Amino acid sequence: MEFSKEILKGILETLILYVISQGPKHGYLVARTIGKMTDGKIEIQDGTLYPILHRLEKKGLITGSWVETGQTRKRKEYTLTQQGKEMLKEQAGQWQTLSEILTQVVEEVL
Amino acid sequence: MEFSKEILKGILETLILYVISQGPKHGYLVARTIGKMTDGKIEIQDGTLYPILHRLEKKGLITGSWVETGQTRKRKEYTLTQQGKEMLKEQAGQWQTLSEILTQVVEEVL
DNA sequence: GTATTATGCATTGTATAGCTATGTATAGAA
DNA sequence: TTCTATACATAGCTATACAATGCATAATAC
Repeated sequence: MEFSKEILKGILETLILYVISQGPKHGYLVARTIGKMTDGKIEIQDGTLYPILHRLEKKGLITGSWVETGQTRKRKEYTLTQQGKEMLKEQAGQWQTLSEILTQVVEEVL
Repeated sequence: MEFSKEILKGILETLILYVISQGPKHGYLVARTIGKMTDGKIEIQDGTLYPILHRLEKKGLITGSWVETGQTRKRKEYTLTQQGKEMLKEQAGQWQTLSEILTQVVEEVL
C-alpha cells in the first residue's frame, strides 16, 4: 500500500463498487483489478477486502453467489444491485467535489 | 458536513496543514477558513478540530502559542514548522495520485 | 522431491479518525 | 433576556483499514 493508512478510509468501498459495476467479480479478482488500475498503488489486503464485501452485501449494494469452477476452489461472485448502482453514482458525485478540493491544494503546494 | 462521514478520514489533517501554511491561524479561524474555501462543504466540528490540532502539534508539524487579543478570549495561534511543510508536500503528492484515481472513476460513472 | 508462490475465502484483535455531546467563558445582536 | 458567534477542550462512540492467522489447492521454482 503506497498510500498512508488513513487517506483511504471511505475510499475503498466506492472503488470496490466501481470495479464490480464493470462486470461481476469474485473477491480475489476485485483486489487484483484495483491493483492493476492503480498501478499497484492500492493493494487491498485480505483483512480489508472480505469484510468490505460482506458489508456491501449486507447493505444490499452487491449480491454474491458461489460458483464452482472445477479448477480452483469455489469462488463467491459479486454483482452490483440497482441500489448499488445508485450508491455508486452518489459517491461519484462526492468524489467530484472532493477531487476539486484536493486539486486546488495540490496545485498551490506542489 | 456535506460529505459522508468516512470519506474525509485522513483528509482533514492535510487540509488543516494547508490553511495554516498560508499564514498562522488559531483553531477557530482554521475551521472557518476551510468552511469558506470549500463553500461550506467541509465544516469541521469542534470535537474534530481541536484533537487534530493537538495531534499535529505533538507530531511537531505545527507549533502553537497563546495570544492575548484583549477583545475576545485567548487564542492559540498555530504556525507550520519546517517538518510540517515537508509533510504537506508529501501529502500533496499522495493527493495528486489519489485525485487521478477518483477522476478516472468519476468520468466513467457520471 | 520439496518449498514457495498464487489462488481464494474468512475471522480476530488493534489502532485511529471523526462525530456527538458536554463543559467553560465572553460579547454582541435580536 | 435569550440566542448566536467567538474560542478552547475533553470523554465516549462508531466505523474503517490493517496485521496476523487459519483453511485449502494448484502451479511453479529450486
